[in-house]
Amino acid sequence: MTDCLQSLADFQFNESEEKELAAYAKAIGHPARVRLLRILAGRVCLGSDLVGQLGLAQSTVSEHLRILREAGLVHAEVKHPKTCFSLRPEAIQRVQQLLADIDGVFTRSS
Amino acid sequence: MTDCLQSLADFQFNESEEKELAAYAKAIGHPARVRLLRILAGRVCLGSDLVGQLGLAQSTVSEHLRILREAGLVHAEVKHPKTCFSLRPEAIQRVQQLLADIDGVFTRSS
DNA sequence: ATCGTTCATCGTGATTTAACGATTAATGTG
DNA sequence: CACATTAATCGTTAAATCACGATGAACGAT
Repeated sequence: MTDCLQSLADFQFNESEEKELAAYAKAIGHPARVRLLRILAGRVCLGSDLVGQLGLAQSTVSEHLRILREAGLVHAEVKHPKTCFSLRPEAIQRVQQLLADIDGVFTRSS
Repeated sequence: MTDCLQSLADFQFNESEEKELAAYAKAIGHPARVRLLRILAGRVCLGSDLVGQLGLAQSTVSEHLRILREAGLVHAEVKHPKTCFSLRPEAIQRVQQLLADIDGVFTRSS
């Protein structure tokens, strides 16, 4: 039938993992949020000094942080009126693992 | 000033890398596109058998493939009237590297 | 030359996202 | 108590995304 196609019948898709990776990637998929992650990788905790580093309105940065938090990539510890943000490295590592499942075939054979 | 904040003055941001990772992640950030990547990880080449695997309209799948192609995650070789799609593992590896730059601090010290 | 297959593209709605200013809630300080 | 600070939330607008059907282009085969 198809000339360059290997057997497709045996493909097992894992819907929950697909959604998981997609959700992580979607949260990472904005330059401002990548910058937030990179800042938080070096420093353990932050207030809204983050606002100054992004050149965006406070409400916008807060929204980006909310997205990262809801995705599980960032942790927030509230100490009114301040909030300390930190990276959740387990989450990044989980993303790396999910990506490794994709290209594992290639990395192993090269 | 801030109680849980390490020095932020020395943070060096790399805008082009931030955009690069964000663009990759944005492309990956949809369950249908994750599934496409996972299918293409095992099989080298495909026609629109992919349509059957996703339960979406042909035009929708074509659109998802375009996004993956433009992000550099997938390669398409046209053999009229068919097109063979394949994963570009270098791209996935590049994403993994960019992620490693983020949590590298943690993985090294744990 | 006509038809069938395969895939990209177009046009269109519905939904989501991004960004902002303004407001509000919650605290510590004068 | 009044006030300043911090960060979340609200309301709004503009833009992007997702999905679809319909159409179009490019070929091979009849």
